[in-house]
Amino acid sequence: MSLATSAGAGNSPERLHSPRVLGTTTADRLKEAAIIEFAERGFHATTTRDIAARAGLSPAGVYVHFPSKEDLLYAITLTGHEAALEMLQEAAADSPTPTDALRATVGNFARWHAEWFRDARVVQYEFPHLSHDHREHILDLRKQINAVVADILEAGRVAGDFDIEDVPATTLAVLSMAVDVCRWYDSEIRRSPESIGSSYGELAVRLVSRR
Amino acid sequence: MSLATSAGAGNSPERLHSPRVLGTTTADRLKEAAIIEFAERGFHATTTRDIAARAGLSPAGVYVHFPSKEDLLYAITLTGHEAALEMLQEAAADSPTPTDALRATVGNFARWHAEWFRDARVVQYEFPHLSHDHREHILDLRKQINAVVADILEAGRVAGDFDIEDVPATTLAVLSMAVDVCRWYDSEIRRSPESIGSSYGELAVRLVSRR
DNA sequence: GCGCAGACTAAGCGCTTGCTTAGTCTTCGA
DNA sequence: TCGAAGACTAAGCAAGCGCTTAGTCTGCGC
Repeated sequence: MSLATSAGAGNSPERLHSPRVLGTTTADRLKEAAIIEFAERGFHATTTRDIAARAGLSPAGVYVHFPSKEDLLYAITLTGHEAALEMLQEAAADSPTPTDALRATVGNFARWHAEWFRDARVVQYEFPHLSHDHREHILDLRKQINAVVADILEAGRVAGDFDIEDVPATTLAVLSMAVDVCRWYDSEIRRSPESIGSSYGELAVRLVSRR
Repeated sequence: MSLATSAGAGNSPERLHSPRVLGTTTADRLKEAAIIEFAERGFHATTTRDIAARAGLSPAGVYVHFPSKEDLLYAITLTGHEAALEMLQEAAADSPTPTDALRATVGNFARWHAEWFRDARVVQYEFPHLSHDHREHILDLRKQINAVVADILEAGRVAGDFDIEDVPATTLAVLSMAVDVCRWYDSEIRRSPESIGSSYGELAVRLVSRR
């Protein structure tokens, strides 16, 4: 499993691809505030006043940096999906065999959902609240994310390493396990994101390996 | 895999435990309207006017039958969790071996999430919006649901049929696959709920079987 | 037939929300 | 130092929201 060592500016070197810049600018502080609030309450139950207060601004301050509340959600979900996609592509590229690639991608994906569980909750569960065009763009990125794992499974099937009846369905099942981590994970959980990632990588390999 | 043959009143005999009465009373019509609206938009972005209109009532009509919008959500999530729990308990009780039990419970759970994907979305994703006491009660039911599957995995581990390092974590991973079905399933999907249930039951068994 | 209870409505209330406006303050570059 | 641009504020707007109130209508039981 590869650890991120070339992550973006401001990223803690032990954590996977940050889905946000750990912020010093006001816009970054606003994004972080919104992530916390959206993850806890959901997009619609979070007010711009909540976000502004958490970022230490007046309510109108949000509009200096983002044209609307929906644009703020879009900025968050876009950055998050791009970070996840990049991480998966790197993990896949760093792996010589389909089995290694599967272990690395699913393991990292699960770990990422734990490490950045608030960001991931917004990314996974709040994007349907975007306006139509924004949502379409996010759905494209999601298809790309899905395709990284599907391609690995197909390569393994063709190579005879994996025993899979239905690649798209298995892709979904495997991704589901990893995505769902952000739903149940929180700061009180006594398992480290690395440990979760490691076991999910093994579970994924076990699920598809030829017996 | 057992099909429901003793489901509640008004239930289609081909579908698993209905999480709602298919309604003729106004209260049932309101619950159904709310399920559709909440599943599509989420609790907070759904107005009582939306629900009332879909049920063919005036906005104040909601309050004749439910004391608040939150009570309506509680009624839906309570019935849904109880139906899911009952279905899992029956599937587990009908199975002679841990392997059969696992295949039946996970398979039925996945199928149920597909068949009743709108109800399941409300049940799985909207309950955090409940008031504190209501939410605590729902969390109790969720623990019971979790325990049905965890007990099967533990029985299989002890019997030597399953090779599992961490029963709670594996329970979560297995349930995650099934729960996530309601996120991606919709009426346009060209796989039947039965087929989804069948393959998820097999995937779960494959994930834990001793090799 | 009559009266009562329950289902339901139209109208409205008080509050909240996303956002705008008109200003002030701060920072940067010439 | 000065002026301009950008960051930010206090105040407010229009619309919408969950819910209440005072009535009407309908069905049921005596």
